[in-house]
Amino acid sequence: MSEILTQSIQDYLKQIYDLSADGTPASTNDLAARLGVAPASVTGMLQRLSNVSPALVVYKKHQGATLTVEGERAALEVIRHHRLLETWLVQTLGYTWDEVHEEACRLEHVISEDFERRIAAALGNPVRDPHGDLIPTADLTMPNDDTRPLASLRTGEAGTVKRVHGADPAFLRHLQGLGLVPGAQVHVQAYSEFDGNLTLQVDSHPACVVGLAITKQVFV
Amino acid sequence: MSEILTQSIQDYLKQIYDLSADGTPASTNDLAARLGVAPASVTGMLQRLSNVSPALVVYKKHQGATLTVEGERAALEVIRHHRLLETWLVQTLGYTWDEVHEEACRLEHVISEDFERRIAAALGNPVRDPHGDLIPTADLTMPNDDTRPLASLRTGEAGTVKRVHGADPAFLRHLQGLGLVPGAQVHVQAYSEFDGNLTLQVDSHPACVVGLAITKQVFV
DNA sequence: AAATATTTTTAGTCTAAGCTAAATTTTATT
DNA sequence: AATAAAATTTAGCTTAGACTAAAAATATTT
Ligand SMILES: [Mn+2]
Ligand SMILES: [Mn+2]
Ligand SMILES: [Mn+2]
Ligand SMILES: [Mn+2]
Repeated sequence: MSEILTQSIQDYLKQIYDLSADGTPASTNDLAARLGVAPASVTGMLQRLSNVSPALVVYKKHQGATLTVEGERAALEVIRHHRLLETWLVQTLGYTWDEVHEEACRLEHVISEDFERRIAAALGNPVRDPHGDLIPTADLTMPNDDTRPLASLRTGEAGTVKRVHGADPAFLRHLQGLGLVPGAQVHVQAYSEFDGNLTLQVDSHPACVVGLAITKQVFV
Repeated sequence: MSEILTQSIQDYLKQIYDLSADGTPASTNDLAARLGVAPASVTGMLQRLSNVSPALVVYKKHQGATLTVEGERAALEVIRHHRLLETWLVQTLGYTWDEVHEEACRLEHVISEDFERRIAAALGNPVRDPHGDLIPTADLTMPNDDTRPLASLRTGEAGTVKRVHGADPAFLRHLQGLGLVPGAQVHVQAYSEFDGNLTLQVDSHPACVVGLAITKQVFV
């Protein structure tokens, strides 16, 4: 194989990167769910990706997959494309943050390095995409993220929204309705011990009470 | 099949459109050369494309291929994408006209109709791309071209360059060196009967003598 | 510790899209 | 008209990437 990274392979690597970000290997089933393919297909691909040279993933039967250094580079390459594209679609074509993901998912596999450089330069080498996700640098290192989940704040604490996790357009539009977008100032007015709900003052929006399903996905 | 037009199919349709534009069906060999595949592969694909419903091409053994109405629509769709993308890459990212073709060839298959609409609107619904090729309209009709080859001009005649045929970057850069780009004013100062050479005054460039290999590819 | 449930892998099949080599058909040349 | 050359098609093979059904391994409950 050596150097032909198909779109399909790029998608696998991207998802393995994501699922193994916490240190635990990506499981067959999780990958299958993320990629919309059957688990058996994932097994087949993991075997292939771990047998090419250089290997792109480390895979041991029944123990999930992690990326090799080469695999990670390839994943970061695609992620950089994706996030630059999202930023650029928003800035130059008026896409909204809930619309960009799908388009970027298709474009990320076909743009040239030249195209990448041009949009990065045109955007002023941005550090985060419209959802606040960090954009891997041109030399393919992922900046480290010093944010923490909104869910970890307690009464009286405050912060600036840096990042929102999740690609579901409806979810993103809901957050936008609450004002919970990157850049927003948030004050925690109350914390409910039992359900984890937070009462928030977001910029000048009316106060709102949000549950863990939201506060775990928003980072400050 | 019904509605899944793969990238490969789109490329076949595009080339059939081009090769059969003069009324004669596209031949297997010509298609193979254009697409960079073996003639046998073309035969296989033509059989497939003529057997799907609705059929995309009309194909009779040994007689080449033309497009059906559905095939032509699909081809025009891709061509519209290609030409809008080229225009847009030049206008917004500073690509030069010899650089855009390859990038557009990859992007044309993956952009959404929404993306198409957005760039068309941003560009003010352009009629021609950077090479002067006509852009199919949003409802997928190809405007008709009233240009004629520079080669058909004779001493004393003049015209405005409208279109340049060919995707080879070196060729395009050569034309640019001569000033033969869309918009240029050309006066024919002399015509050589035997080799067909024309002596041209292009805008304020120094006069130049160009052969049929060039004058047949430039349209006024 | 067994039994059950879940996860993962294997085995076998399918389609798209290519390939080569050989056969056939069409076209061009004597 | 016969022959040679060129173009095209057929036949059979390959690879990527999916699928289903069955088998095997691991994890969870009782
Ligand atoms: Mn890149
Ligand atoms: Mn994003
Ligand atoms: Mn379109
Ligand atoms: Mn063009």
